Amino acid sequence: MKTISQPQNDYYNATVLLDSCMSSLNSSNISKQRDSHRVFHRRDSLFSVGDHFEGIYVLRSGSAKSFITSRDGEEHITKFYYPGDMLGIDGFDGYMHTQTIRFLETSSVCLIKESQVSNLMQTSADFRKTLLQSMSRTLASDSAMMMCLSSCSSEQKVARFLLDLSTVFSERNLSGSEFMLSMTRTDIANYLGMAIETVSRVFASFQQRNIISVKLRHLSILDFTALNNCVTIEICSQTVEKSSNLKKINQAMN
Amino acid sequence: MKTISQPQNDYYNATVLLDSCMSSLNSSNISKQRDSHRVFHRRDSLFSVGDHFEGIYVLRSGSAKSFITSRDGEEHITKFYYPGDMLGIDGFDGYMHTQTIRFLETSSVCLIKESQVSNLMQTSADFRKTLLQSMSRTLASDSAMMMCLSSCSSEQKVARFLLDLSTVFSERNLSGSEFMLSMTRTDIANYLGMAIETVSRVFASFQQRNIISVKLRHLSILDFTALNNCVTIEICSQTVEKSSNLKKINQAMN
DNA sequence: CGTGACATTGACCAACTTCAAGGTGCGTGG
DNA sequence: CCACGCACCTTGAAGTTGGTCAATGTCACG
Repeated sequence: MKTISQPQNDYYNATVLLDSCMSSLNSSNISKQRDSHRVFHRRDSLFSVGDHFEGIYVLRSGSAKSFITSRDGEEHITKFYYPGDMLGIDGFDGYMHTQTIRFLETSSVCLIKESQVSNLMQTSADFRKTLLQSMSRTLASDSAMMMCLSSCSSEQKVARFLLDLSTVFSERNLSGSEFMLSMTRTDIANYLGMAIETVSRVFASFQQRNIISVKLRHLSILDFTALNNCVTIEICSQTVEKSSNLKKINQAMN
Repeated sequence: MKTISQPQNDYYNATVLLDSCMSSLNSSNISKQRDSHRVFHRRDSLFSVGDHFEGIYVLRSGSAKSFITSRDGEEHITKFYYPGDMLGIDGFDGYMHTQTIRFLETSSVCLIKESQVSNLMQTSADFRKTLLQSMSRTLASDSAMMMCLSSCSSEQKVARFLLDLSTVFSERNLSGSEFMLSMTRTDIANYLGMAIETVSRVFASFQQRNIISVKLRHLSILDFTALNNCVTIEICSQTVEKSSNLKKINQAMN
């Protein structure tokens, strides 16, 4: 149980990104690299809105969330992070962070200092490519998220969320069908733009339909096909078919 | 009327970004610069999902929208663009575009070829800074948009949208209180994740309350304070105060 | 064993969508 | 220049989804 509960801890994901960073760092300055590793705990912040941009961080283990704060002090989670992800790329505008990064569990990060970033951008085509790629990819996933937020039903949102998580873990050579949710229901609800009760209800509904099995933070996906259908077609709530049939009947009668 | 109807046409916005691009381009290769200018018309696409990444475009005049396409063919508008904006920064991941850019009116763009982008990233600290800044800024505005989509009421969404547009035009030395909407109601609804009818109703409501004046594409903001209040506090629909009073009364009675 | 944080469940209601019908403005072709 | 058609926009009525409120349940930790 303990191994599953923190599957991403102490796991070092050798993504292209990290490889590139590391090899570049190794060749340029191997001693600095070690200094820049740091460990954080649940609820710790890596940086907060308005903090000066120190550089880019790569998440080595654990997980984190980023959120922005509205004028009236409300927080909104914009993304969850897993090992291999880059943290802090929001800081290039005015060398100030617009988001806060907070850890969801014990985690470690590796800092690539701003000066190093600058150097690498000049000297390493690989690094340049990797950084721009990472930012482009984030832009793309933001767009997908916006689409989801604005046009998906609650069930579709949750289904997408679970499938995305599954992909995250698969890509990191962990089980994509059984994993721990390192975030609370409140976090999920906030991220997906719905009420916490609705998250709970959708989980319950999926579970009842044998699509998932969920007990607090522990989640298993039992039926990927159903989840996928849920995202693409609108068969989530079975009422849809019924109601569209009803409409046809009504039309036929009038 | 005609001058107002296309305020951004033939207008060259000398933003930091464009300055930097242009000066760099001038110094490197002045002849290519002229070649790379191109004019498009309403409904033309600059590039589509899956197209090969040719480079970064700077919008010189006109306006455009970007949208992504979901698996089931539905489109979702992710952003509107105005003179000085960079187009195509979604293409660094795999040198392929994940979005389509389509013009809303006659517009012209200037291309910075991929090879030039690469060169400039190495040689020009200004360009590097400008590009990363632009991407970071886009990330920040995406986050704000997600927050808006997930937690704002319809009225708040429209209020934000209008205030954002107002800022866009002000920054370009155009009137921030009277401008043309170059997008259709359908586009607005799609962008804000609401039904076109709701957009219409909110416009009608704002107009009735003397907050805006809107006739088809022509829009005037009459009361910025009201719009701002709408975004921050929840005074949009006046029912809120009443209902919270009711709650207090109910609580007092029980 | 008690406390607090987190999660679930049910009942009710409001905001928003959907459906349907009609209005407005613009361009094109007669 | 008018009239037709089309695209776009508006408005009202009815129906749903999902939010809010309130109560209860469960787990972890001291």
